[in-house]
Amino acid sequence: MQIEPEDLVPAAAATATATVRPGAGAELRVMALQQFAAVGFAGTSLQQIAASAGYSKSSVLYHFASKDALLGEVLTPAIERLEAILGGFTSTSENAASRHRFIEDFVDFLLQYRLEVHVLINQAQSLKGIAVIDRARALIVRLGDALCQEHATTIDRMRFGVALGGAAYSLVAGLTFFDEDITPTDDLRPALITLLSELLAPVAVRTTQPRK
Amino acid sequence: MQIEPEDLVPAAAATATATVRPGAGAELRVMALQQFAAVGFAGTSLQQIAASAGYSKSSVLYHFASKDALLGEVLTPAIERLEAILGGFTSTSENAASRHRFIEDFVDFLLQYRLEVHVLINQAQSLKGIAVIDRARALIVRLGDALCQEHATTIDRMRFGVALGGAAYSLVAGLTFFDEDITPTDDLRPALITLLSELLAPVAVRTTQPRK
DNA sequence: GCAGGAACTGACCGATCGGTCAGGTAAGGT
DNA sequence: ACCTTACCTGACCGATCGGTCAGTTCCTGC
Repeated sequence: MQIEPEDLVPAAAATATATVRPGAGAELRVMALQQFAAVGFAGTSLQQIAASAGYSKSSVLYHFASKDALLGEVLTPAIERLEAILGGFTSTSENAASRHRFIEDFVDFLLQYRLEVHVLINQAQSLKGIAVIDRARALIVRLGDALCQEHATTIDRMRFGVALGGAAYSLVAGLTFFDEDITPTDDLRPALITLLSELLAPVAVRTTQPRK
Repeated sequence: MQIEPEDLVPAAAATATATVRPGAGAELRVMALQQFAAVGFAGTSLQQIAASAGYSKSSVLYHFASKDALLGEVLTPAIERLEAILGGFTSTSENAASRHRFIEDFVDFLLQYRLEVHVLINQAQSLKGIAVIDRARALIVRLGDALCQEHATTIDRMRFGVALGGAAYSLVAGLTFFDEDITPTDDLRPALITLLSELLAPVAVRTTQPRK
């Protein structure tokens, strides 16, 4: 890993050609993300990424130092967004309102970065050496701790895992099983909020209420 | 690694047999399944599978016609078990008892074939051409139809997706995030049954539980 | 002893992998 | 005009991929 040469809108701010050029780097990131989510990081070749964006393999390696670095740049925005959400949640006093607010933020995060989340959730274990992946793993552990706190029973931990894995699955992989072109985001958001509230609320209530 | 293949199959080879041979083939299936679940089908090479079992790559291709065929033999037992469970469920009249019975069977299935399920759930879309994968995809769609029936609102479908993806995730991928060596199966089973009942029961008995 | 089959392997094949390198092209500043 | 810089590419590299094939070893039935 190293510092990337530079590709983020250098000429865009320079002159008025910004409208014509969306930027090769950004375009490659999008195509790479789609392929990583569809067939996995190991199953995606630089050749395929380049071809799907209309470039050559050498161009990909010009914009990104390596395949690993490309993965890092693809996933980093999602990780930073989630870190911000988690930071905002842990810095406030925990109650039903703050937890509901967190779930709403988290659902919006899932909807915006669904492909990134899918890659992180399903391939984190197989990409353990890569820096951005380790960072994401640590973040997910922190997320679990923040929601479950110290006295984590098996079912509490599993509520978190099911909510996380289930949301990631149903937003990407699950849709491919049935004919899609359905399920607009407007429909998905309230459904997800309801489901995650059901799954995660008991974990919260447990910390405030003595017993049931 | 280690493993001397001969002490695993001493007597089995003695008697003539038309059935499936326990021995090298079974051992290779186990190692292949672990690798497929850990690093993905595309990320697993025949070389790695062979080495982890103490054989050569040629041996793998002697026992299995191809890498795809190996995947097929690895996943088929799980698919057939799930087909049997689903068949038993759809052939009975649907009520709360039969549905609870189905969830118990399904949880036991998940626990027994957790690696196979993980592979199917997370890699089905990227392996679409392979016969056993297409068979599993059709089965999962049938499973969703059986549980959701015709009046499938977005949240109902999502309950099924979250339950399926969440269970598969928390049984394999989720465990690797936290310190494992915990979560014995005895603990997992009732927790899973509780969670899946919560998620899937409302789909069945929409009229019973008007939440909040 | 010997024939024959099952189990297993090394050598090898064409294709593709991630990655390097030299060079080409167009735009801009001077 | 000249040089620099950003962008992009084809040719090439060693390694590894899935798969084929000829051959060796060992066991069993005759």
